[in-house]
Amino acid sequence: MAYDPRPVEPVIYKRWLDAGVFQPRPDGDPYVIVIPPPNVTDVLHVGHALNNVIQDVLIRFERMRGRAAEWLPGTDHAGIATQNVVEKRLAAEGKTRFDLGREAFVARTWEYVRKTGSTIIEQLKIIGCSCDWSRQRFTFDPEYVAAVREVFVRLWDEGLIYRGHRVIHWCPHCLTALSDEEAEHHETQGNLYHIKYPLEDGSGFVTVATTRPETMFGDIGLVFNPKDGRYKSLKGKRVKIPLAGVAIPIATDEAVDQAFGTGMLKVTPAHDANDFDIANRVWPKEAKPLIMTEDAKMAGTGDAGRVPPELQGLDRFDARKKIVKQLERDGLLVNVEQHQHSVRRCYRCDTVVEPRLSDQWFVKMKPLAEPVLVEYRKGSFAIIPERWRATFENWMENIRDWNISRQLWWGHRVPVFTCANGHQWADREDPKQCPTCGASVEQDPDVLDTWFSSWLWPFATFGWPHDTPDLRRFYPGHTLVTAPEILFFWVARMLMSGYHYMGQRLPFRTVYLHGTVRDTKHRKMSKSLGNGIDPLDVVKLFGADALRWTLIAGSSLGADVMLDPNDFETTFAPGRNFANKLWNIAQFVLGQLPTSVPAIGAIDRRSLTLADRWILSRAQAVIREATASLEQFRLDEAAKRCFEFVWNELADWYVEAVKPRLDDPAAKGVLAYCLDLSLRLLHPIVPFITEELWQKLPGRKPNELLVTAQWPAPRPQLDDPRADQEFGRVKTAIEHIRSIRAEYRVAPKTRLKATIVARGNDKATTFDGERDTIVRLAQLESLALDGVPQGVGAHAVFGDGSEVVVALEGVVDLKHECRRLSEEFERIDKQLTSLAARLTNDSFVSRAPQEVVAKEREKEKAWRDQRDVLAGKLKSLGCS
RNA sequence: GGGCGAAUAGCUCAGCGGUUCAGAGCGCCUGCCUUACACGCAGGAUGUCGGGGGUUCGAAUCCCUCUUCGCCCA
Repeated sequence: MAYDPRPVEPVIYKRWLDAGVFQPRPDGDPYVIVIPPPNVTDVLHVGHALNNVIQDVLIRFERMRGRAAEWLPGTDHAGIATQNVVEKRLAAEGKTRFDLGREAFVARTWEYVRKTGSTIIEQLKIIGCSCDWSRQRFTFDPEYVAAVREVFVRLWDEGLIYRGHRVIHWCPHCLTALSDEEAEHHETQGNLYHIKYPLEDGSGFVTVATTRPETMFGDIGLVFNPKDGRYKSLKGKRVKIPLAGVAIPIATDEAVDQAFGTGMLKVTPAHDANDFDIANRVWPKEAKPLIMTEDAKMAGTGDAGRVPPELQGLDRFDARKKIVKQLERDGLLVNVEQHQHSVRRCYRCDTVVEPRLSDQWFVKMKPLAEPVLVEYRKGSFAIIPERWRATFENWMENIRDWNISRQLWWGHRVPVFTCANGHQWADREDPKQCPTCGASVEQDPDVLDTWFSSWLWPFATFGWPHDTPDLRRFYPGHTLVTAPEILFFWVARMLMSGYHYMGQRLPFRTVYLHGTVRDTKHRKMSKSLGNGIDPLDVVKLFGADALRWTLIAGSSLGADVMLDPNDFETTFAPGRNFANKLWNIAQFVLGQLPTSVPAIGAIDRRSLTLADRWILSRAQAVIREATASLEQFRLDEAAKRCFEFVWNELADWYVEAVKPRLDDPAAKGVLAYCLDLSLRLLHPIVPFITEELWQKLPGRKPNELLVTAQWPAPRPQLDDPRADQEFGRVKTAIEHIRSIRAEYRVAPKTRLKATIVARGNDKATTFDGERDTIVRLAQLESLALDGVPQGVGAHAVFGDGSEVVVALEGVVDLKHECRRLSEEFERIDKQLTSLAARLTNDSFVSRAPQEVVAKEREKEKAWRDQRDVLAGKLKSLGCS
């Protein structure tokens, strides 16, 4: 019967919740993960699923290892994203936020957040996340708001916050400034327009190349490189801005790249950050005209004198088209060149960002970044995979000041106050009047960048700035699991704030950057492309465990995960199939177990068969290997190793071998031990099915749960290399016989006689102990282990010369058998030749490590035996 | 323009100096309803490990270079 996860999973999750096992145990070393808080408006997508399942595996692993596991969940108020969502809903009612006014808009947003904010949290529960829900936080909780304000005031007092007048990234749709990180680069096929600027004295033209002709009304001059001989005579002359007629000077500046365009650069200081710098060097006193409105329309007032009336009010891109037409009409457009360049877009709404001169609050980042970089180089924390080192160091070394003000309404309000007499300060409280002069005060209208609150997440969530028990216990944390996209946005900044405010203690020891979920065309899954996978659909079809299995087993450290949104069956079958296998093997084992079975330590070793000793030895290996893989964050390796144990070792061989001995208490004990062990090892990855099955194991106490059960420890006394080896030979014998059966198309029900001739390292006793196993699994009538095989048969030769012969009177085709054996002979002979060549090569024997040479020698002996046996066979069969 | 990474079976990926190491899952082929499992069992086929050069006794594995693709930063 197939496993159906649907009735199982919700019941199990509720049981965990009721037992309160997701809260950290009161004793024990803490192990802390803080969740990357999803946006409060988010619904779970498969990227979240990957991120959170990885965290869940780690936290469940450490919980079972006895640590006080604290996985702190929560959500982020997500300034721009949330404001956009609410504005969109308002737009559906035909309203804008300005119709409501600030206060009502914020109230409306709160209402929305209260209603829908727990959506993603509930979804995390469905996929099995074992977060400590009792400590769930929101970046807009009152305590959190206070922490954000505290940090701002302290930075202000330390002189690390300043008002900057410069060109920033402006989103004309969101109507706010963005940080460098929030304005993402996109390679774009654009045009480079070559435009003639007429010289004021009528003596000709200067050609300037630009990608944004509409900015020319903001030009305050042209510059060329002083080394550029082409334009020497033009220095000091003036040109007129086309279509506007405003005269501007020509000067020189070192920063101009002679090779770009015509080598003559138009300087638009209010709409280009580079131009702003140049202007400050060349014409420091010149005004910097803004020629666009906040929503990126050509300005109609203010500096409008420069924008021709027919262009005023036009959107920047429409204006560009119209300007190009007009230039063409006037003979001022030299040519238009195709031009590949990088255009920045808003990371929340994808609108092309308009560089814009404005006043914003900035944080000086160098003093915060430098010590963290030092710590990184000392190894105080690690970023894995290690290849991110260069990227991280490069960003930290060249860190730029952080624009933290946003012209939004949904966010932490900037706590800067200005009085009527111009006194300005940052305040923890809302002051009624100026503390200096008593005048009335006004608060800065802007809010803070969302990341200015989330960068405090590892300690503000535990009560900072108060010295709380939680803060003392859970800071610093241990592992941060996130996507590389927010390495700079969030991770780097958390490291800085943690170091700065928590007494030079970094917030975590390991940053684990996982991959991105992509579709079969390697495109990132996204709503707009419609190539996403809803994890909840997967859960409905195959269960959370299957989803988790696919995500964990399918992604090696830091690598992207490819999933096919159009073929759930293929994509998630491995997880479903494995769950089913686990379920069925457990059904079988549980069916054999009485209410109590002997503990593994209580079984007399002498009552164990070779198969018993073999599986117990394999069990020790899987414990060690799975544990080591999890410790190294190789979750996929752990998953695959457990899979291999359960399916290929336990189910395929041990269970089959043990079937006739099911009334043997030792066998029951071994089965129970192996099943229990498998469930424990797999629990972090597939928690639901393992808990469900574990509950059915005999000897369970009423309130005992796998989620808090102990992680298995290896029992060295069960290691048995000899059993590994010997049972390996038994398996090989069975495989050889099965192979022969298939090759000669022997009907499955037909029972055959076989003989094994043990040679080399094998002893007949090896096979004798598992004689019944061989007979059953190879469908034999009888198995002889002594003497010489009789009659016509098919042959197979083991690696070191042992031999199995299957009697196939009347079936075996001598020619066929000769071909089989001589192919095998050729293969071995060829390998032996190259091996012999190596061993007679002086430089190999003298330079290669002794162990390697010794191993090769041994191999040579075994292969030689194997070859000789094959040669003898060929001879005796009369093959030519 | 600078940096990082990837290129291995039809697909998704492991392996990252020692040659029964060319692997796994899915897919494919041939048999099987063998009383836990057809979401299964048994047996198979499939790759000059992107091209070229080099280091080494030995290279899918290290170095250089080229090609293609992806990511980050300017």
